Amino acid sequence: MNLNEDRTLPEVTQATKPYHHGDLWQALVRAGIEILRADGVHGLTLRAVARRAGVSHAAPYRHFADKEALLAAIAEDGYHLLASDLADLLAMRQQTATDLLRLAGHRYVQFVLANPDDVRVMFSGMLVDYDKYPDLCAASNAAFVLLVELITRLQAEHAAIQEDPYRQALAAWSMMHGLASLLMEQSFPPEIQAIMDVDALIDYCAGIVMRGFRG
Amino acid sequence: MNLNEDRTLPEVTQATKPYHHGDLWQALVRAGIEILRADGVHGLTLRAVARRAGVSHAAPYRHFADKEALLAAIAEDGYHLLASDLADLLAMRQQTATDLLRLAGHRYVQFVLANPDDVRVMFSGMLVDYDKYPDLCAASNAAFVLLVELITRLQAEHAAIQEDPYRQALAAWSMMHGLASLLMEQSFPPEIQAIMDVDALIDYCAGIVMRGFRG
DNA sequence: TGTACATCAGTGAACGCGCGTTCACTGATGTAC
DNA sequence: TGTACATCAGTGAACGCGCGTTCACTGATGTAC
Repeated sequence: MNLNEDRTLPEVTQATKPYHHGDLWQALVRAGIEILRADGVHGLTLRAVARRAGVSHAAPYRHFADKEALLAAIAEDGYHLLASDLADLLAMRQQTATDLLRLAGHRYVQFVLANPDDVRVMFSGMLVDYDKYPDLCAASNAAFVLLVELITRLQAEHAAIQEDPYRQALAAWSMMHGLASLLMEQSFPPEIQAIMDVDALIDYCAGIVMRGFRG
Repeated sequence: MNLNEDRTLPEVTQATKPYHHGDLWQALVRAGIEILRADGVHGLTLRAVARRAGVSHAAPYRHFADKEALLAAIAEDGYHLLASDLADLLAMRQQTATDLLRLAGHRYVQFVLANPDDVRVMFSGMLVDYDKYPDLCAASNAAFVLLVELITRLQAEHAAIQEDPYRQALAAWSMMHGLASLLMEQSFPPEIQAIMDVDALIDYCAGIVMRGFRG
């Protein structure tokens, strides 16, 4: 599965629509993601999600305790995407870990820039209280574990000094997350952002991190 | 002025309260910041701000076009704080630029952790559309310029290679912003976050950036 | 195989909510003469 | 110095809004006998 894969569902026409949906849970999550990408966080209301899934606005309550629970499911989906993307990278055995880490950075930042509102749902403590959703934490951790594995491989290739790989993972993630966030929210001065080559900047930051790992 | 300075105003009692406020603009911004710190973004409604400033809920419209304009003013205040804090650092001439940059990192992250909702207002594109508030952009840029000056000094001390200081500033900010954001939203795996020494982690990340700057 | 019944998914009307915002107003202030 | 008037800050009642959520319901499904 790829971070930029298109996963829209075929719309259910009025004629084919049965009383029982079959997999409304999934459909609601998908509908939520689609609304997020089309209209952003502000457009993401439970009623809009139900509408898009072709179901009454009370139906989601059969599957989610409240709106936050749906947001949590959407965020969880985002982490699964990140994780499976990282897993794909790790499966590319012919590449050096250095190249893979750089590539992971590019994909991460580009995912954030392409789907800013997914990321807001995932990373904004305003919207979802992680403590209430252990599955969400697990999904997040699963992605992190893969990053740690990548770092471990970097160490095995002697491209990073042998030290706590978790710490290195935190630093690498911080760098790319900060870069992605500041780009996404256009926090950099506009005249700089205007002339900036995003890919070159990602490479530059990845380079700094990797030089830092070499001790 | 310090990043952690207490700036609460003395409350205006009913007896002393005149019909005209004097400086309601400022009072509303202060009230907004106080609410932000006490109740978070969710508690920050125009009506609550007016209430706290001791004024009718329609009064703010004499000074702000709408709620977003107040948020923009609050965000702007945040950047002024960051900028004056950086300016203080730059005035400490007896310290090396290396130490100053490390110190700036610590202060930045600690400000974010101490005032998460200030930061959400400043950096969440969900809340304020920067394009509509040139003063806000200017305040943000002013802080960034000071960071660039710090980087330039780092180069002068040969602690960083001579290259585009803006790029280095973007990278340094990204690292610290990412670290601060992920810590603030508790995005790191809980069992790691639990045993983590935040200050040591900030030092570690600052070290990586600075090693990266040395080429 | 057929019937009775429990179970559960989805419906649609209804509610309450506090919010942002508007509006006609009133009170205070300052300035021109 | 005193008066008339324009200006502007703050008031309080009112509105509309779409939202999240609840509830009594109905339709479909599967299982026990």
